[in-house]
Amino acid sequence: MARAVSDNVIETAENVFREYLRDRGLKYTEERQAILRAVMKNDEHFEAEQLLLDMRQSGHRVGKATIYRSLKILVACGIVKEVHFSNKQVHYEHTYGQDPHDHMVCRRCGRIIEFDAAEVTRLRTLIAADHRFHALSHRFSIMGLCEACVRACPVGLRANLLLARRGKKKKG
Amino acid sequence: MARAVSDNVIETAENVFREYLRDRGLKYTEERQAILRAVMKNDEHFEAEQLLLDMRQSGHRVGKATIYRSLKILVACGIVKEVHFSNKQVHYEHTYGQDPHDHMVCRRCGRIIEFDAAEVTRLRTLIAADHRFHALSHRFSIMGLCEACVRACPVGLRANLLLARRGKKKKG
DNA sequence: GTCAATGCAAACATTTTGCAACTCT
DNA sequence: AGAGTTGCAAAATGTTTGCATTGAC
Repeated sequence: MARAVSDNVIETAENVFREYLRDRGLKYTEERQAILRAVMKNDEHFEAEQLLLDMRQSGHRVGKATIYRSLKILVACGIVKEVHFSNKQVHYEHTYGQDPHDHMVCRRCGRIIEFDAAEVTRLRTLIAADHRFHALSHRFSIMGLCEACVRACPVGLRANLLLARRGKKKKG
Repeated sequence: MARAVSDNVIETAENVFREYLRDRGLKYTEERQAILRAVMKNDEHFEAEQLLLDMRQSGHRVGKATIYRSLKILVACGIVKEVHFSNKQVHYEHTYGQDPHDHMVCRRCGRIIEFDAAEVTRLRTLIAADHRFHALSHRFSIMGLCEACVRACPVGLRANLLLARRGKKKKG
């Protein structure tokens, strides 16, 4: 996962962000600064809701809408990246000064493992060229079982991980 | 995109589906059959809502919930695959008897281009092995500009495609 | 002072669920 | 007959938007 970074790096990111905003006539508000800092200190993949709770817990008064609006800007200016693990909410991670990576997701325990994206990026360029496509970015995740879960999970049972669970009924 | 397939293939898919259901004590209802057929005849990526409308237009009386419930089963039994282009709804495509492929998405015109997934699959296995991960599947999409849009889109403007659009205001 | 940003609540869009009626097997 | 299935409407999510107020420059 993205690593929490030194104050030094945070400061640089703040400068990038401030400039990005200034260049567009947008304002460097306290909220935006606080959100950027919270994001940079986060060493995990997070979701908007979680970020909101974390910030409130540490004493910031921010609205949910501001979180969403600010994340969008941070994504646009390249400090934050969206990652798509689940089919539900978008997850985010800060990427400022971090090596490009993609993720493996364990279907059983949900563990996330990062790996270097260099090979994938190389491959994407080749594929794109073959199709006269101009690649700008990619999304890549590998789904499967992490080492621990392979051990814990007898071969015969693994297939079930691929199957939809039937809805469990519950009565009032 | 997935291709509409011959009646022959549809029939085989129906058999697979029927068996899948029988094996689990589930029922092969008219609705499920109709949905399977509609899906197999679809040569595009589609969303749940669209499938619902299409089916109703061609005279089937199905509920939205049934569409969602059935798609889930079809995904589980491997006839249908979820694809994730947008950040909103899930898209689906039938994969029965089709070659594994992934997608390139043009950021400008939304065009979807498919490409063979073999290389990606090979790479994913290597990467997984490096991390003692047991890969079962992957999600891969390349984002960028298709040939036509590269031409239509002067270099200087391309960067803007990466930026968030500011919200346009509209009044009553 | 001006224009953008904020928080809130309401609006939205997509997907899921509870339930009574119904239908495969 | 009985367990699973359906459609509907309501609920649940996750995200966006309208608006009056506040705040940065």
